[in-house]
Amino acid sequence: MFENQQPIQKDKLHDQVYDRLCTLLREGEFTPGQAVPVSKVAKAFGVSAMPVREALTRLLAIGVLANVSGRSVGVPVLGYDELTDLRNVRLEIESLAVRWAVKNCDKAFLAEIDDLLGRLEKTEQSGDIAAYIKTNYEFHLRLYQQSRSPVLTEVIDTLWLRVSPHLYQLEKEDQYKVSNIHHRKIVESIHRGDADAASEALIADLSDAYEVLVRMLFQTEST
Amino acid sequence: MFENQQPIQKDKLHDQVYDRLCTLLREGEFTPGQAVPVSKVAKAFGVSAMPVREALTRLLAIGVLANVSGRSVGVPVLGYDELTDLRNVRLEIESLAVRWAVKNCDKAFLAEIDDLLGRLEKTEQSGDIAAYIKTNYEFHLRLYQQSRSPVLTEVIDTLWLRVSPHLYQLEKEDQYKVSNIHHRKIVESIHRGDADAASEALIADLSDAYEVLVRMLFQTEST
DNA sequence: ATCCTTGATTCGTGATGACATTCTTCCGCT
DNA sequence: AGCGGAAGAATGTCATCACGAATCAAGGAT
Repeated sequence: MFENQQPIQKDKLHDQVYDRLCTLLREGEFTPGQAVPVSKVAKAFGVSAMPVREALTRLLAIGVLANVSGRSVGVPVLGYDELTDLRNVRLEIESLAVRWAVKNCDKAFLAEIDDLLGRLEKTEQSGDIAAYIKTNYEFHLRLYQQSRSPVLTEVIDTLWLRVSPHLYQLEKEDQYKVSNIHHRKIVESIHRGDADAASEALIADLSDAYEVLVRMLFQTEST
Repeated sequence: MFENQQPIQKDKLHDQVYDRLCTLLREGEFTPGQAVPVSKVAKAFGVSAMPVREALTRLLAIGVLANVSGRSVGVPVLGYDELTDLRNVRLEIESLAVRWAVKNCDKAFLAEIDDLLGRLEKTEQSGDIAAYIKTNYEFHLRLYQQSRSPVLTEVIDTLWLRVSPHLYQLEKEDQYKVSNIHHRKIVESIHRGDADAASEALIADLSDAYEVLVRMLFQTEST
């Protein structure tokens, strides 16, 4: 007993700042291209500049933030090539995770994923976009965690953090309504143990969101 | 002209520290489990604690370093499960990158990869292990860069940084001699445009190294 | 009216210092 | 001799500050 206990990590200040920034990123509170100054965040969170600096450094390290203007960091503005690259990689890696998840499928997982799907459909009807975004993230994350690969899950999580600020702009569209069709297909495929169908449905889910996003971002520029 | 010019990034102090730490990691200068104190690095590099702290934070963020004892950070000691997880993910992601690279194959790439293979075989004969490790990294990196996916290349690069400190322990074995057989097979497959064969050879390359490493690390524990 | 220049402000980088926690060592107890 | 605790050293965390670079704004020149 107690051989494999990790030492308890106290929540350092910079960890809390990091988590809050991640939440804000997932909720689309950051406009791409807009600077995120240390002092503003520090003031808003009621902490000194130091832990904020550390949190921003971490987000910078995993590619979520980038230099946007000489000295300032912020969510980078993604061009068409970068968005497409992100999509291509996500398609491969996330569909891989789903295939692994189907292999590791068990009863507890099925129950949880059913519950999450139910909550997704509930939030869809209520029209609460923020809740839908949050639940959608939980749904996908739970899916990938079932791959039982911490490395893969972590990679995917950072990729999500990179696209979230941009994907959030889909809120004005009705993308989330068609998205649940794919979600249902994913869950059904998992119940049947059909890894190929599940990854197909996931790919359709990601691709649809990508299509809408690209159309929204670049339809005016091409004219 | 000059529309798409990125602002020139001066080499900040923490960037230089980060690069040097990465090099040291790839050269196996860090023993897993051993603490890497800020003050020691700062003194060794002749800088203050601040830039070192920032560099370590970045390495911590991408999972290369981890908490090893309450307060200290260092290269984490990897158990069998973690090594296997890393291998599984690397197998999938790196073979994917190679398949993409074959698709994007061009003359300049072929010339460069031929040159790198030649240098690999030269360093193999000279027995200069440090040079072999370095060239091996360049060979693989160049391979993955041809996937023309910055996201994928970056993911792979951090994965390499995570395993490098452990893989370096293979220096005492003669692993690098059989490794070049796989390298040659990879290059030949690329020349033929055979993506499947190339990824197969890459998988064999990674798997062999993994096998030797696992045997070395865990042969005594299982008795 | 537009562009350039210049001063003021903002902000990031790196340095230093105070404080709390952890690690280490050594001494005393059993 | 082995174990446990306490004092000292070492180290990470966070705050604050000095400095320089970048941004912004206002005023002057064309």
